[in-house]
Amino acid sequence: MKTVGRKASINSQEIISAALNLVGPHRSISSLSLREVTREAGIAPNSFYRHFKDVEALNIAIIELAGKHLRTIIRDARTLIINERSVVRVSVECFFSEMSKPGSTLPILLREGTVGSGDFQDAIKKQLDFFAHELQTDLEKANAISKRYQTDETLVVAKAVTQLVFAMGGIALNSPESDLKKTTEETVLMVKFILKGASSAKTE
Amino acid sequence: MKTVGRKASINSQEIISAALNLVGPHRSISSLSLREVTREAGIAPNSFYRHFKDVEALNIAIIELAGKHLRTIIRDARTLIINERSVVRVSVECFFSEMSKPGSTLPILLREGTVGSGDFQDAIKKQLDFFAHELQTDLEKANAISKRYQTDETLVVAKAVTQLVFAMGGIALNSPESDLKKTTEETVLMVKFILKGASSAKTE
DNA sequence: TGTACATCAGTGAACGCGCGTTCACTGATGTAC
DNA sequence: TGTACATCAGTGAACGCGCGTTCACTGATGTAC
Repeated sequence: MKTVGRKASINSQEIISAALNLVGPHRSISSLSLREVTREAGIAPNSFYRHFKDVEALNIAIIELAGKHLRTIIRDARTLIINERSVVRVSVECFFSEMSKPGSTLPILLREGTVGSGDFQDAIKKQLDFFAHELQTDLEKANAISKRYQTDETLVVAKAVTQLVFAMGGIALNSPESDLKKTTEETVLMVKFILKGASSAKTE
Repeated sequence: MKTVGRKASINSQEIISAALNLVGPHRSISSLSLREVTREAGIAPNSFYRHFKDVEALNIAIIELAGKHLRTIIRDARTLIINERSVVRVSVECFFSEMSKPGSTLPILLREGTVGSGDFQDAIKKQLDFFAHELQTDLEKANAISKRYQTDETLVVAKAVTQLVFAMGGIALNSPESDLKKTTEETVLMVKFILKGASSAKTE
């Protein structure tokens, strides 16, 4: 695997970092221009094409990075959970606190779902579906221990929780940080309602 | 109220209509350019300024129009409800079918929440809050008849339902129309879970 | 009724700007001999 | 080791484009007398 030719002075990872520097509360990735990104990265505009096919490709790479981030959070949350009483509380708090850390890529997933087109939207949808699927797995494990939910309903429950947590996360991002705690509590309550409602519905 | 000077050949309402013609599944209002809108409206770009201060002002006017639309839907749904068994089903179905009609302004509220900045986001938030507040009122009326929810929880319940319905609505908009029925059913179920969960939690 | 006038919606032309993309280049690097 | 060469990341300059905004204008309309 020897390289030939001039050594790369910048790689696509660094371009991604530059793009991430630019997104913020009121700036979505899909609104970044190629020239802005290259300016931030310290390269000439046309150098961009050495690393990505076009801006769309960069956006999708970023979404997938955020997806990876999401996966590690879920994994961490799960290891935390095994020793805890309230699964919901721990998970939601973990999600919200991780999301609020400066430099977190999670906000991107929460904010960009409705913009952009085609491949980009698909990439986001994929990440949400992954989250919901993981949740469904957890619910079914719980179900195996003590039957709580109708088997054909676990996916709907998982989807509901996913949508709600992401929506509330989006709200928290647009609110002053002082509301974070309150929004977290509300979300915990909401998720508990859903789980409670789904499990009590079964016994009817 | 006599007018003086040249008669207007176009009014701001027609400019709004032109803008609405341009938004679609993959086009958000906030991404419309002034020149696109005036082209669609059949006027010169600079004529725009006779009617709106700037593009932001147009966007906000559109959001408020969509808000009005939302209000009439809620009113209609309520009159339907009084004779119906399943409040949740009727409301959700009403919302989803209204949203799917061609030319509906509701999709705008579902799609634009996370983009744009400042005044624009505030305008959207206002509409969502209105929806949640209406819902809370309904819940409290129900509570007055038969005590189901903790009084301090009705707002959280209303918010949860609002976020969920809007999120699922957004999903339905990005899905093929053949999934509409399925998504509607899922949403009905989700909302029932929340209400059930909230009311059973009270009895604990 | 006729005429001079004020109002003001709409316009044509122009501005400077940032954009995405292309082209032929340069020059650092590793390879072959 | 030295030299000629192929590779290829990064570049400077230029392109044509659509954008928001401005300016001085035009000409239809209603008003005053």
